[in-house]
Amino acid sequence: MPIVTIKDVAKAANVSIATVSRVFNNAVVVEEATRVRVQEVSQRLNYIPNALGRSLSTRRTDAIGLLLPDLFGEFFSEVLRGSDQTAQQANYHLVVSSSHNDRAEIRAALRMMRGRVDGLVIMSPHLDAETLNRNLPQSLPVVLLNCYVDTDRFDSLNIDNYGGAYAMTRHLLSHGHKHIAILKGTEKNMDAAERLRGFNMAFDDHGGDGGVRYEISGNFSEATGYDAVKKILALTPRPTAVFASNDSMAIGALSALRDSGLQVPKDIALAGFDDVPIASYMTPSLTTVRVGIHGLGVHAIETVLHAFKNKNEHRKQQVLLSTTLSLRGSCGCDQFNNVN
Amino acid sequence: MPIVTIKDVAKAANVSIATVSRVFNNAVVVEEATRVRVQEVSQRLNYIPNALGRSLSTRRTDAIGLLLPDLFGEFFSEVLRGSDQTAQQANYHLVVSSSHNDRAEIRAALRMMRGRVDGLVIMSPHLDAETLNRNLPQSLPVVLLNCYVDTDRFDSLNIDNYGGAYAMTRHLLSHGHKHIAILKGTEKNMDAAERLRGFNMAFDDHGGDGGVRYEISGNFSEATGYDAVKKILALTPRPTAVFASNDSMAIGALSALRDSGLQVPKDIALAGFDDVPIASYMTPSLTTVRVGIHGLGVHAIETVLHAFKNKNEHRKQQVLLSTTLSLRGSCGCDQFNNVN
DNA sequence: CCCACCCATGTAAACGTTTACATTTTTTTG
DNA sequence: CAAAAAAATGTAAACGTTTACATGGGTGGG
Repeated sequence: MPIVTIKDVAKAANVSIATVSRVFNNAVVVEEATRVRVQEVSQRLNYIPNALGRSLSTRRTDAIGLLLPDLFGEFFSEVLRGSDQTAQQANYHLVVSSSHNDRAEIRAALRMMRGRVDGLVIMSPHLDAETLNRNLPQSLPVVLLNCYVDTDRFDSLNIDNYGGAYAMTRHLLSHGHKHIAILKGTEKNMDAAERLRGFNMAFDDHGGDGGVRYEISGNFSEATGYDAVKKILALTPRPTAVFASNDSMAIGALSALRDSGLQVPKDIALAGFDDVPIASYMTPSLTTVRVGIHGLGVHAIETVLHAFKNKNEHRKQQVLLSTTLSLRGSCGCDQFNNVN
Repeated sequence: MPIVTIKDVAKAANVSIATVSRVFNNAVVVEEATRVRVQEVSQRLNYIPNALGRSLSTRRTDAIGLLLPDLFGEFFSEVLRGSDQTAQQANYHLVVSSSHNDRAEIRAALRMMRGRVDGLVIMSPHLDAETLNRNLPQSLPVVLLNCYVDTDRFDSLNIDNYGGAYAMTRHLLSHGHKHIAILKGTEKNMDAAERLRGFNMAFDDHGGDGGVRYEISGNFSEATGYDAVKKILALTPRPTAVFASNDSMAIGALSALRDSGLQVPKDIALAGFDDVPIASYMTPSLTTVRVGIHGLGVHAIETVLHAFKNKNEHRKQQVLLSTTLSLRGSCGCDQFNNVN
């Protein structure tokens, strides 16, 4: 016996499919005797309503799509965790799709979601309003995460990359560091660009003072963080502080510095960005820009859910999430010293 | 204009819906002129075929479900990454659901998947064959990941937890450690139990030699790893090696040991389990039992895909994935010394 | 005892596709 | 050039639900 449908149950229970449906959606009152009979039969036949049929009819899928650029490392896993948790609480589930690096892939992913989800959270560094508009029904609630798409047609949630990088750079300068290297993120990635901009602006505002700034390229991975150290140590004047554009690179750099026999923060200070969960467990603990990653996922899903509930009155918002500094050992701050 | 359907396109292009469908599924040959006309109209109306309608008709969803117990930490994120990558390559996408800690939650998750996915990968430490059979159509390809369900009705993929723990314990003993503490994983978790069993068996086989073994409880999180160190340092005789049942706990322990002013591996050796990507970037680099985590996800999805392709001849297999030792700094091994 | 009403249930259309089969149009062939 | 074969397209059923509306049987009031 292949698949048990509502018809099989109806036949076996001697009722119409409408009644079976009513039992399962306890909407209208069904006579107690009938309800019990239908439930018994369903149990016996092991009937489980088919989600597709239901969705097609109700025009609800109970699913939210999540588009991520990547899944590598703790950052995305935390976003996903926050999202899944929040979605699950509201009885929705997640359709995940990752690694969308060019326009065609994004387009394909967007289309794949069509009809499958009631709402969409999109995190994609390369994305333009045009692609969005072309490939999404305008009725679909969408939340853009760190997307830098210039439009108010969608809800959006952005980390204050610029502000965070600015603050951290200022902090490093306040430690008396003059020569600082920034370890840049993936080329053309907007997060990376904004963090770099914050770094440069802080440096400018501080007014040289004879200090030299360096830009070392990287791609957000531990490996490039590790490799960057070689280049950094060859520089003259040698930077006394390194600001990695994310924690993964900072962790890679930390490892390379140890391998080079240097002590952090004594010989060279180090800071990261994101504040992933393990940052505080590093040796030394990692100073970093705190982004509520988990909260980012939670917030994104909550926004989508809000749009569901308040269909009409939902007003689209562009939110900028501020960051704070998690000052720990790797920049020379005492772990419990939380000065800004 | 809300949603554009195949009917709208058909009307606008002066053809039947069947022809439109044929254009989109380039199955049967459609006359060139017609094809072009339909495509133009679709483009203009911005028509995108609805996945639900299609799925209902074809009985394919192009989706694979992934049930995870949790999403915290790099382990699951790596499984997910491997899965997503493999699924995407085959033009499938993933429906993810996590944190299923009791039978009711698992049941709900399984039912939610019903009709939504063509296959299922389940990773769940608490799971019984009965629950599976009751809540899944027998026709659905299912792969069990680390599930310890005693049945050959499903494909299964298990990490050799026992063997890995045995080997690592032997290794620590071979370093001359007599008193060793194992940091246990979540209670009732089968992975945790198997790792503990391997540890104990290795100890037994080695034959006392006056050594004392300790079992410290934990739950696979960095925090419990950190907290465990207090207890460990209070023991007499004090263990000279700690074997954490996973890398997260090892990382937490490493951090706590540093905070206690102890040097790893000089004062106390440390080993983990899983070999998550950051393990090699820790200070000192973490000795651990290597599990091809990413490969686990890949393999699981490949198995599901194989079942799709070879509907009839697909033979269910129970695979035990062997582990290897990644010997690094934290146990006192030179980083480049890869002896078993 | 009839009618109005209510309640439980059934009927059938709708959701958006695909596809077997039927029909029409075009091409080939003797 | 007619008939047969092939190609292009259309018709309608099917996929598994939900739900507006219709129907029928019972109850209570007059």
